[in-house]
Amino acid sequence: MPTVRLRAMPVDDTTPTRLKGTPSWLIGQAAMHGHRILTERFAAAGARGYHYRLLAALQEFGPASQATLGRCTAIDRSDVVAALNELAAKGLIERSPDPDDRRRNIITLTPAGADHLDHLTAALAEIQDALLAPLSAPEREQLTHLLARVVAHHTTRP
Amino acid sequence: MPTVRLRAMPVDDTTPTRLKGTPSWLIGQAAMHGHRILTERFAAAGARGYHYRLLAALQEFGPASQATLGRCTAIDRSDVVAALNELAAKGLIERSPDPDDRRRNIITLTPAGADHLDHLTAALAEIQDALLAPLSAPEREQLTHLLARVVAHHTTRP
DNA sequence: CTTCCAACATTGGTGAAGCCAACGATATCT
DNA sequence: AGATATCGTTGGCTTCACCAATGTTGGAAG
Repeated sequence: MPTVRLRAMPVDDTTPTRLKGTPSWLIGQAAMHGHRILTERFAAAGARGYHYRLLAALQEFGPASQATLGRCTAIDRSDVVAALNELAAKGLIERSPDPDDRRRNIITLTPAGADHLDHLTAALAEIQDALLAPLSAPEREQLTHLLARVVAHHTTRP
Repeated sequence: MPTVRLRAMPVDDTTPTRLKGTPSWLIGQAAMHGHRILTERFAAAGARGYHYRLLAALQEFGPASQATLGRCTAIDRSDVVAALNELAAKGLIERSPDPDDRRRNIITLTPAGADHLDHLTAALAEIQDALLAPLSAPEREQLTHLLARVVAHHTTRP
């Protein structure tokens, strides 16, 4: 009684069509690759995603409280604490109490922090290029514009 | 001696321009919102991302081993184990030893699993719509196409 | 002035997701 | 037969997002 071998096995590395067409899957996959590239590249510089976000905010807006930093970098207050601890341990930022409001800490970017930020900014440029390698310049701008609208739609809702 | 109040404080919810222009940030933020919507919507159906991926693969390709499932859904073998445990506990899949290769398990989609997949597929369609709400139909296709090229570039490298 | 509420920094914990190392059992190749 | 590879499983690690509780402080209402 010979058994009929029905080979219904998926060919390896074949993504189900149910998935590979959905935007949320594509965005998620693209973000995954971007995150992986960024993590590796930043790890080589002794940093991680949160660090860059915070340093960039400090460089652009100047000294700020932790709560404010958390709001404009979209990082939870509790996670801001941990990230700033790490940055402070490396001398990249300084934490000093606000004399005008003793609940707040004033976070200041140190010169070393500014240097480190420049370093990370250069790395980030390479990361963009690696991530969007197959896209031409106008295509990259197109993608950026479309994504910006999507993100704006979901962040603008108080 | 009046103190000059230098207001260098960031306006809340203002994203640093260093970030809001970079594609990796935008992709990451878009993915975050998409992931949040998907997680909430799927949680209401008692599922999570991994479950849909696995069920979809099983529905499209038929019964398969865990390693194969992991490869074509981009889920680590060890995570496949946990996710399949959860699916099996709900009777959505069945795990049986492969008689031809006793290292393998053959994972089969049960009728209940197929029903659940249909339910999740409907939910996923709503998720796409919620995520890409501000975009027109041709714009969504444009975005999908651009992302597909980016993802393909990073997944195609043996 | 007191009372009450809101904001702040901090601690601690939860969960999804991705990744890696190791192990025993089994298949396959040499 | 022995070396090598695959498979399922366990356990652990990291990033990231989020939430609850606490004590301190500011500011507004009574």
